[in-house]
Amino acid sequence: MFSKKCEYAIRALIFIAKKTKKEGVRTGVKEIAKGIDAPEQFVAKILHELTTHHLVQSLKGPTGGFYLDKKSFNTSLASVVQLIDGDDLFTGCALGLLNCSEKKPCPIHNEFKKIRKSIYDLLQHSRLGNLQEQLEYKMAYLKQ
Amino acid sequence: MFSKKCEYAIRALIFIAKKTKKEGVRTGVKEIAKGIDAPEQFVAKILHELTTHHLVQSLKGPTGGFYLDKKSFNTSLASVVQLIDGDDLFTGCALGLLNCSEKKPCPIHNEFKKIRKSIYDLLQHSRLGNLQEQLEYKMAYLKQ
DNA sequence: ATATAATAAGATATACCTGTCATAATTAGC
DNA sequence: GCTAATTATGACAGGTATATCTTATTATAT
Repeated sequence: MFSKKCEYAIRALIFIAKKTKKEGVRTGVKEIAKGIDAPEQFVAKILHELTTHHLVQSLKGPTGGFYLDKKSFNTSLASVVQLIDGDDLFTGCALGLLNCSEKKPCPIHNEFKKIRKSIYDLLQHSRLGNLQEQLEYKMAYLKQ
Repeated sequence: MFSKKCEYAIRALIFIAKKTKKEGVRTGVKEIAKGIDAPEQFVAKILHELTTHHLVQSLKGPTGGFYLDKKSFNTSLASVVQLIDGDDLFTGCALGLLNCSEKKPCPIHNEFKKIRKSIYDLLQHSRLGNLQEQLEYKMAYLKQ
């Protein structure tokens, strides 16, 4: 459904959300990569991209690292997916037709419209600040 | 959502379904590729794979080509997706966790369970013989 | 100011997906 | 049997996603 890059991005952000909220500290790439069981350098690249687009905040130097400001806690997964994977998942045709539309629908156009909408709604309502809570109370995990 | 390969497979099968049912003839790779606007050689490869797994029938030589037997008309899109892309779409974790489960769920496990189920149900109920009808009555299209 | 810890960034490697090319095998019709 | 048409098959090429390596840059603590 999502690219690896996007999966790592989401897991990293939720991890950072937990660290920021629960421990009030900034967390580095090494700790994040370990915490979500993902390749360190790749995560670094992704975090950099997220930082550039202000989905996460960073500070260099000793005691530096990544954290979330108040606004970022409210970031929806939809924003993350849209940034990393584009909005093909929300708008693209299931059968890959470029101009699939109401007027010229593919054979499963109408059915998939509903599914795409439910995916979008779910991602739109999932916000980092809320997802983090599940981690805090050990109701969910980011690695095995 | 699906790989290109899978998109082409589905479009090709629906195209063949229409040809077989409406015109009662076998149709060749060239005609299929043109009819669904996809690369010819790639489609040939895919059709061969589908033939091997009996999702479509083929005959070599002049007047040969691809067609569907009675059983194949009942093939569901779920079978096609499962064959080409595997069942990761139906069972895999949205965040890429290998052992995401009821006991150790990822933060969006429960929500995505519903979406995966609705995708599976849709694909399970979509059968080549039915989808073909939409094409016949110009209610749907396979290319632009 | 200096050392240190961390991010920033570009180059490079690897694997898989997508697509092409060339050739073989099979079948129908004459 | 011969020819033409068609699928079957394997080798290969290109691109994109994934991942790593190396070096530069920045900011903090002392």
